[in-house]
Amino acid sequence: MRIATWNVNSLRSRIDRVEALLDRHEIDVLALQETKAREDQLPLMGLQARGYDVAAVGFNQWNGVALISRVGLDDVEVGFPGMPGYGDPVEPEARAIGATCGGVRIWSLYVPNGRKPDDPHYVYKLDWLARLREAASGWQHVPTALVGDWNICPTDDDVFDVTQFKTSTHVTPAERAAFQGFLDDGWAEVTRAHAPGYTYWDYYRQRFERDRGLKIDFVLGSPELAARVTHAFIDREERAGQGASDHAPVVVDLG
DNA sequence: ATGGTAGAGTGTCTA
Repeated sequence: MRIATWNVNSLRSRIDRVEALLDRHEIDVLALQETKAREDQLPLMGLQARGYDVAAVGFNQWNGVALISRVGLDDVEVGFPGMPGYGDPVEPEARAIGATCGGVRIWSLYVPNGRKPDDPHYVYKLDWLARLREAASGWQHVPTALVGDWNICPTDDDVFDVTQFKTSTHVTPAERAAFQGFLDDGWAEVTRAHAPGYTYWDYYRQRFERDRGLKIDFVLGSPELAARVTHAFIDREERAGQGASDHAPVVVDLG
């Protein structure tokens, strides 16, 4: 089974690219972030014609997550237990959607950005991660993947220039500790060993052309799922040229 | 410190 995660930065503006990606790599399950659309706004015809089911949630123009699967899409759950509303303009429930696809529990996650370390949104980010960790600690009895845009660079090598991030989110000790907490609980990041390199490049300043990016899109597997991973790759070609998302898709093969 | 680009949708906000 082949699963993938992609921060698509608007599903409606890139539906043709999504369909081409599914076809090009024969993806069974695709997790999307930043869909920026409500479920009733999604263009589904091309996906359904290809045999895919879709589950999505999104409340406004900045947010939203989705799962697209051709191997089943059961027990769909939006958000996770213990995640209440915040003063965030973005509804937290639009940041996580889970389903069972082909016997694997998959969560499409869009971790809050944090904006600035002194912004209330940064506190919200850390709290959101703590609540996810607590909920996810009870999910490892079935093969489970926590996939998506984590908005954290776990190591200095995951940033093109850490000196430019002295006052920025994504690299703070608290964020890295939050990420490490999942690993301490037994989750394994399964893409890095097969697919080094960045997954996100800012639209500004020709960052992609100069390969000045961040590695922030990850797949964390439960022990049983991690043991099944045979390969992973980053589809950098998808990031090239006009009309690309600022993130590249990350693809993982399960045996 | 600021600004640069892109997508939501017409005002800025978010990333």
